[in-house]
Amino acid sequence: MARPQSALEIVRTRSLTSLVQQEIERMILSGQIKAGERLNEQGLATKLGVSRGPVREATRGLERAGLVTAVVNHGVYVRKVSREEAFELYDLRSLLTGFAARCLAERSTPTQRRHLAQLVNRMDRAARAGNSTTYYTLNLEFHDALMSHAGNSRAKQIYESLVKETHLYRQRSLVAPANMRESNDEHRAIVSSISAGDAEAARRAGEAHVRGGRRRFAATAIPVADPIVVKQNSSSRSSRTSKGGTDEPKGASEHRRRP
Amino acid sequence: MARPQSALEIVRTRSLTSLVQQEIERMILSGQIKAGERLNEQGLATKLGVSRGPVREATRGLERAGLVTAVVNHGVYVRKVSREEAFELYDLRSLLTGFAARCLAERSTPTQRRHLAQLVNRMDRAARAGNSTTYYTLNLEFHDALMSHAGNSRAKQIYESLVKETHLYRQRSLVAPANMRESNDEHRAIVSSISAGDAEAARRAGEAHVRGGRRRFAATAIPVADPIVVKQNSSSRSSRTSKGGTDEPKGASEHRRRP
DNA sequence: TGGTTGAAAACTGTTGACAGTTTACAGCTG
DNA sequence: CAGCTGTAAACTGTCAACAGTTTTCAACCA
Repeated sequence: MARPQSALEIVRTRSLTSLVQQEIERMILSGQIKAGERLNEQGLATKLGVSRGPVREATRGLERAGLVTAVVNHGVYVRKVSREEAFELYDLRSLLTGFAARCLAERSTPTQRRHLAQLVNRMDRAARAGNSTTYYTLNLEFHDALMSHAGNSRAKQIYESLVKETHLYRQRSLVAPANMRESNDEHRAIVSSISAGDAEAARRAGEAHVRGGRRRFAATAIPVADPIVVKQNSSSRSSRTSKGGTDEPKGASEHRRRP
Repeated sequence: MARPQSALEIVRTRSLTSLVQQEIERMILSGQIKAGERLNEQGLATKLGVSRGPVREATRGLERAGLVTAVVNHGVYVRKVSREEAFELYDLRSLLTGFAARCLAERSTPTQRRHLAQLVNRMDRAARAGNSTTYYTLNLEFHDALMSHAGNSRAKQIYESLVKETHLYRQRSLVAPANMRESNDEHRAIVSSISAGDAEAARRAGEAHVRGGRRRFAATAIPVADPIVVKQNSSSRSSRTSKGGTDEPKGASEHRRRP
C-alpha cells in the first residue's frame, strides 16, 4: 500500500510529531500564520500530508512553549503578545544576556573570546556597509554564541524561547543604520568587559545592550491590532455575532449554559 | 436540543489532555515515577481511564517543559537531572529571584510589601519552633509571592518551571533548623531592601539567597545514581545485555539495523 | 425588516485499530 | 555451558472513524 509521498520527507531519526512541530513553529514565526489566528487541525494535517494525531501532539508542545493557546472545543490560537508582554520579554532577555556576559567574564576560553570579538568586527563591517540583513544574521549569531559559551544550557534554551515569543509581537524589524552602530558599540562593550574579566561590568553591559534594544524597539514598534476587547456578557448565543476581525480565543474558563 | 441540566455533569473547562498532563506531572514530581524511568503509554492510559491519545499529547507538553525526554520508538523517559544541571538551575533561580527583588524595590505596593514581611515573620516563628514542614510551605509561598508581585508573568512561569526541574534531581530535602534561621535572615534582608527601595541591594540579596540555597543544597545532596555511563558501541545487538539498573534512554539519533 | 430559530456543516475531543519496531525468551549450535 | 539466533510478545507511531460541540446559514415570525 504505497502511501502518497508527503510534503515532509520522512526521516526516521525523528518522529513525525517533532517535524510537524518544527514546521508549524516555522509557519508561525515566519508570519505565515498570523498572531491571533486559529490553527485548523484538519487543514494543517492534509497540508503536511499527515493525520491529525501528530498535529495535535505538536500543538500541545507549542502550547507549553507559549507560542499558542488552546481553548477547549474551539481550537488552538497563535498567541497574541501584547506590548506589555513584549516589554516583559525584553526585560528577561536583558537579564539573561547580562547573566551570560557575567559568566563569560568569570570563566571563558581564549577561543570563545576570539569568536565573540570576531563577530563584533564582522558586524562592524556590515554596519559600515549599511548591510542590515547581514547585520541581523550576525547579531543573532553573536547572541547565540554569548549564550552558548556561557555554559548554562537551560539559560540558552530559555533565551531562545524568549526570542521566539518576541517575534510574535511583530515581524522582525530590520535595524536602521544608526541603530546598527549604536547596537554594535554595546556589543563591543560587552566583549571588552568579558576580556577584562570584569564580571560586574560585563553584566551591566549585557543588560544595558538588550535594554537598548528594548528602547529602540519601543521607539519604532506599533501594535498591529487594536488591543481593546469588549467584555463578553454570558447571554445565550452571544457569540454568534462575532463576525469581523481576527478571531480571538474566547474566554477559556467561561462556562456558557442555556437558560 | 435541551441536554439534561445535570448538576453532576463533568465540568468541561479543561481537556482530558491537560488533566492527564497535570496528573503525570504530579506523579513525576512526587517521586511516584522515578527519574530515568520510562513512561508506559498503555499502562498510564488504562490507569487514568483514558485512551493513549491524550497521554501522548500530555507527554509532548511535558517534553517541552523539560520534565521528560522522548526517544523515537523507545518511549519517553523521566529526565535525569545531573548534579551540574542542578547547579545550573540554581544559578537561574538565583538570577530570577534577584530580578524580582529588584523589580519590587523599584515598584511595589504597600500591600505587597506587607504580605512579604508577614510571611517572613511567620517563617521566623516556624523556624523558632523547629517546624520544618511549615517552614517549607511558607518558603514556597514567599518565593511565589516574590515572583507574582514582581509583575513579570513570564518570569514567574519560568521560575516555577525551574523549581519543578530541580525536584527531578532529588526529592525535597527538609531544611535543618540552623539552615532555616540562616535562610530566613536572607529573606528578611530581601524584604528590607525592597522596603528601602534600594534596587541594587535587593537584587544582590535575592541572588545571594538562592545562592545560599544552592550552597546548602550542595553540602547535603548526594547524587542517587552513579552518573557515570559507559560509552555505547554501535555493534549489532549490543544493547541486548542491558539488564540491571534503571533503564536509560538509548542514543536517540542512533540507527541500529541488522546485518 | 430585524431578530430568532432550527438544522446542516465544520471542527475538535477521544477512541480503537493497524503497521512497524524493539525487547524478551526459548531454542540451537559450537 | 556460553554465545548466538529466530520467533513471539510488548510497545510505540500513525491513522481513520465516531461522538459531541460550535459555527454557519437559510427559513421563519413578530
